[in-house]
Amino acid sequence: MPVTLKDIAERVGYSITTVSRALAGYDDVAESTRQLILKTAEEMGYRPNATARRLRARRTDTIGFVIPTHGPRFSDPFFSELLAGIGNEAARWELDLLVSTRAPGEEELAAYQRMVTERRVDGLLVVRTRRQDPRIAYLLEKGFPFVAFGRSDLGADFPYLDVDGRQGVRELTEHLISLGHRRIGYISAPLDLMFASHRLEGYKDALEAHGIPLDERLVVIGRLTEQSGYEAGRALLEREEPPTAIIACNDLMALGVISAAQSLGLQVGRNVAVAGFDDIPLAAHAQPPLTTVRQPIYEIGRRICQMLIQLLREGSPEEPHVILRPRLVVRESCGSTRPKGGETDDAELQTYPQQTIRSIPNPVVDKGGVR
Amino acid sequence: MPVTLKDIAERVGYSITTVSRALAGYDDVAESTRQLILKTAEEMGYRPNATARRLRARRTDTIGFVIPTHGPRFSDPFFSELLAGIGNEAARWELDLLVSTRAPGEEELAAYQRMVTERRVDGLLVVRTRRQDPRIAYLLEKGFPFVAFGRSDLGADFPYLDVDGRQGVRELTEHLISLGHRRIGYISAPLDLMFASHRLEGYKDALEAHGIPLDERLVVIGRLTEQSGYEAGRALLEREEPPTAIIACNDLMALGVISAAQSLGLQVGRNVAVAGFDDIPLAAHAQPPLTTVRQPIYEIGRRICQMLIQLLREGSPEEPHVILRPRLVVRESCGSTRPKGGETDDAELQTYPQQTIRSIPNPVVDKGGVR
DNA sequence: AGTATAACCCAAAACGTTTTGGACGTCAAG
DNA sequence: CTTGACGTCCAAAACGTTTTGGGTTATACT
Repeated sequence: MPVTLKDIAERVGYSITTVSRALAGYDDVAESTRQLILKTAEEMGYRPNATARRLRARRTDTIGFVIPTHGPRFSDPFFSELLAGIGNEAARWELDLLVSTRAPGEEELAAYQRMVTERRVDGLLVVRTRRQDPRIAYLLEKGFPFVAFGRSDLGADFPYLDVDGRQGVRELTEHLISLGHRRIGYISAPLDLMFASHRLEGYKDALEAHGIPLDERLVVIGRLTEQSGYEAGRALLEREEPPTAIIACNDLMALGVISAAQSLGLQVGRNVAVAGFDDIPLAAHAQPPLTTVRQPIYEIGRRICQMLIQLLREGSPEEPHVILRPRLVVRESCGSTRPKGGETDDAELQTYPQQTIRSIPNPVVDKGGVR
Repeated sequence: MPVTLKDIAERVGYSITTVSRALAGYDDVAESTRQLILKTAEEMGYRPNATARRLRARRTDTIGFVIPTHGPRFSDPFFSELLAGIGNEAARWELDLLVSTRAPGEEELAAYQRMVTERRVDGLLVVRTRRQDPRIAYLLEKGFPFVAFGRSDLGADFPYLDVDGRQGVRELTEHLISLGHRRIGYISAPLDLMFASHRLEGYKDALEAHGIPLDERLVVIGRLTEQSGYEAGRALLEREEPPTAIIACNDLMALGVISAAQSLGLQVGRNVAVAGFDDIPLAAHAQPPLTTVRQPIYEIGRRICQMLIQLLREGSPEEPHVILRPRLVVRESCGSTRPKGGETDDAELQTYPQQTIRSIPNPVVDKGGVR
């Protein structure tokens, strides 16, 4: 039987109002009374009922996050890290985080609708935006607060943070070209994913800038999993004229490509170059270490969460449209001649100094009450 | 401005009570009235307010899950898959899932306390149990419903599901011994983790059964990350008398060991055997594919969630103590001579039919008679 | 003495729902 | 004509909190 304001009120002989106001730190309560109430509340182990508060405040102090999966499962380290970033930022502001995992489709949209219409959350985080993204269209139509990781082609305005994947892949591709590669395979993700088409553009940009004609047989579409990268990698490498380098549009697939190459007896970094995108922790420890394009995933999680909080608290994020520039990370998988075992391999300890991260005023100010 | 029962009541000219009861399907509402109300509610886009419902029902229809991390981040695919299992099962029952990520310690316990005392959730899932686990002690003391993944040494009874890690590692170790290995390195996790000490026992069991004396210099403790496995692997392999095989108590560290071995110019599967535990999706696609002990992570997530739901709905899970027997999965990393590229590599499609699920003798048998 | 001011306190309403315990009318049976 | 049963409906309470708009008392000032 949890303790309520009423219980305290009865015990101390004051009204519920007074107890509530004493606990909340209002100054229209005598100091002696407040002390008594504080002490009694402490003794009785009072903790306010979150649900009642929410009903009264017409706020849930909860944000929602639907993790996109392929099939029922997910084990993409990318989302793990994103989730950690979001979760820790939410915790800093004493917000709850409601999480679902759904494969794109009807059920996914239904999950959004449930959160919105039944007012389970105050705002939503939308990740992995898609062409004509129905989630975004829905939220815009409802006027429901959200922040997206990724842009859209809906032609509507909404707050987002994105990474310039086009630029990132362009740099990566140019790096490979500068190493002498001309036949560069590219493993994309389904093109209804915004980031997939952005990154593919970057690949095309680089080829064009260097006068290399696009060979469509070198471009295949994967499902973003390692398994899928493995299959796509084998398919590319078993062609009559195989590519000398392969770019996968995420690290997980790139790891699959490494695996595929090795299963064919190729030496990655010597016989074939492989590169990815994301810089998940596994990338640095792959054998050989994976050349990739780093996006600061954990920080991205924090920042989109921050933006959503600003949107919720102040009506709009300080900066509603943020594009981060990713950074090329050259490692051995594309045959670079960097010294091995260098200290920069220590990805876990790296921060992103080039990243400008604005701090937000101040998260939770404890007034000293029970609240 | 969301639609409430009151809005509908005003529109149709009936009371709030009648609207509520019509919507809820009670039979004390005239059929014609019900139709009108149903139609109007539909038109107006009525959806019940979850918070109000919860307050009234004194239930949150939400379960909580605190993901343990090391440091602020986490990217252990193990938890991703577990989360997916939990999340999908929760969704099936229309339950919300409240997620936090916390490193073990004070803040972690505070997260539990917050969920419990402020009644944010109806029940909790506790994973990666520890010696004298303070979370479990706390929940038991409060009498708060929870289900654990992993046993405890608190000497108290509570519902849990666990995998027999001792048996799993024992089989794994015996497999290596049968291949002729005598100097087998072992990378454990911190021993306050219950699963870590269980698995270590399995290792010792196997050595003892085969008359191999335990060499303590071959046992090191890692932090469960790939980075940590890499470091521990190097440390072991750079000894004067290096082990000929290394077992890591989870796959992520085993991947690090593979990386370490290769960085020293060793060929994994030929010069040194490496094995892990978990069978995360990456294990099958490592190069060489990783010998490991499979636990059906996704299913475990579903099941502990199921157990919690039973506990919440019926007072106790059907089977409050479940121990799953894991299965040895032999792949090339320990030098097996299995044909390569076999179809069984397709881990994503596999189910676990061979899983025998023993329940532990049940002291109290509910006869389910008349009361 | 009367009145303004400050200090302290509280009843009631509100958030949106579900449930309790009836009320009212009609109709059939006695 | 009375009684009981049935079919419909609803006022009010309850969940636990916060806020509004006061009220009461003592003190200080004219």
